[in-house]
Amino acid sequence: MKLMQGDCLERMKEIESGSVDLWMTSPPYAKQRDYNGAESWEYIDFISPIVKLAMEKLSNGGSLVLNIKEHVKNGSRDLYVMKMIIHFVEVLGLTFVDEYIWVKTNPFPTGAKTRFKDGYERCLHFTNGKHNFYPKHCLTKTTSKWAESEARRKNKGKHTTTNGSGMNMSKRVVIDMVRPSNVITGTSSNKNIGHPAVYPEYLPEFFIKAMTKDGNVVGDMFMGSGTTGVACANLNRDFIGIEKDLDYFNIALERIEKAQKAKHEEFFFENA
Amino acid sequence: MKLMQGDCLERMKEIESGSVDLWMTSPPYAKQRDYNGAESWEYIDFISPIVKLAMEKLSNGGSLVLNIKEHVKNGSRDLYVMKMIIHFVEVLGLTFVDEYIWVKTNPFPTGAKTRFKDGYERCLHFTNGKHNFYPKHCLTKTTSKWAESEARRKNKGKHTTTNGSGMNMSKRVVIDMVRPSNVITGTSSNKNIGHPAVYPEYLPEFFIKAMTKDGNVVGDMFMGSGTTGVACANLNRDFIGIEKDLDYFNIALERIEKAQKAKHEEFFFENA
DNA sequence: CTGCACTATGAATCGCTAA
DNA sequence: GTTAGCGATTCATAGTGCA
Repeated sequence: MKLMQGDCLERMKEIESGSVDLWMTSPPYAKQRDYNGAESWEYIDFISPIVKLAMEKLSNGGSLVLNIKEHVKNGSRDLYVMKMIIHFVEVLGLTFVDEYIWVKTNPFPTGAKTRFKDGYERCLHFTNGKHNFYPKHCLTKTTSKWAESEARRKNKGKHTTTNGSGMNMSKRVVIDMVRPSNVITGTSSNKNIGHPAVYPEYLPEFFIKAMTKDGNVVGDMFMGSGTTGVACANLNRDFIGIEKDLDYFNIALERIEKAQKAKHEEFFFENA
Repeated sequence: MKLMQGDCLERMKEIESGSVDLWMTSPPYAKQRDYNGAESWEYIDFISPIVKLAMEKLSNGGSLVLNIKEHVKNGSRDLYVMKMIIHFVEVLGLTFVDEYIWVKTNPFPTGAKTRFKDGYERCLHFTNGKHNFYPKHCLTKTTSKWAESEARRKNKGKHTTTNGSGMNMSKRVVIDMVRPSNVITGTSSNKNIGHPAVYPEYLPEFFIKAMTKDGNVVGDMFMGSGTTGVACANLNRDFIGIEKDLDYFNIALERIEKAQKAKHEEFFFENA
């Protein structure tokens, strides 16, 4: 664990090239409320050098995941996030692996007369060309009754199902733990921990599990209140966090230390 | 109801300007399957004149909703959908109201070694500047116990909740039906009705309810097997459908007539 | 220890009015 | 014109306290 206070563009230079296995961060969105954000028309100029440098620090097979969502301006969703993605691919030469959707079960209510509540945010996954991927770290229990009933049929030697496209499914391995999709669902954080833009722990946890293994190094150059670091402590990953604001830095330090201590206590308890 | 067989760019010319209240369609995706598919780099050239003409046929307050999802090419999500959105806004001058996410509860499993299942598609909402919007057509039952306890508090004159941004919630009408978000969840269609790209009926129904009222005109210039028309029959909206392929056209004709007949029978039954 | 009451709050959006 | 400020509208969830 290494926490650095200061401007991320400066402090990232101190990180050894090829040493970070995953950058997992939620950069400041363009001009939201009154905290630290570039205007949307200058956002690419703000974020590009940071992402460029981050990609240089990535290990072979490393990934960058950005949690972001554009706001509404004059009745229209802003286009700066899409422009940023195109810029990363066509100018910086990154590979845009996928866009994951974080669906919030408790979006902020709105009385807007022209639109519904905004119920999701984007998680954008970039690499330098290829990436380590561990889907088995992320298996979830199936919600379908198919696997369940099929398992029963198989026990009776009646495993002969074909699917709707006429494919023979008889050789398919029946499991109740299946690979998740690129949609992650859960509650939005509503805890006040001194930072206006926290994401819930399960969000970085999902990507850390999918893209790294035990002992790997995860970085967050916009650490904020340190949620990515807390997730790393829980998952036994090493963490490098950078935060400019001293108040947020101290909050992050405290939260991550607490999570590490809890993890150690759990370790000693389990091995007592 | 008006079904036209032929090229949409030609047949759309016959439609009276300002007469369509909602275009709801799922255009052929770039380089998907092998029907009518433009390469992604020429997709904007293919779709732009169609969208431009469609916007001219729109009534004052009308909307255009496109259901689309980009594919993976060389390990990277294609950028043509984002480029298309930017083109529509910055070249055609459309208003990009919002991107709705259709989350599939049963995404097609994948054996891809570098990614998870693709569990969602986009629904892109464009207008000529402003649009009719009827959120009350779309209210859903609340999943929380909040409304219940809040109603009790209100009876005691203690309805004093404020929200996190310091806004006064005390005048809020407490109801158990609430506004949905821009995330629509449901199963992917698995009915094989002779067309490779069907969307489930609840998808057009959601947008038809949100953006039109009884008796309004809904159009679909890529009618396919006619799901939009079926939704219109169910919801008492007038429908204009265009389809090039004669086989699909006939399937659509049959499905829509059947839906209309069922609706009429329901009508006569209810009024017997 | 469970249940209910009550409080706090999260990256919100729109329209009007005043400067 | 243009922007800045303020009011109106709108849920779901977690935490605390008390019976």
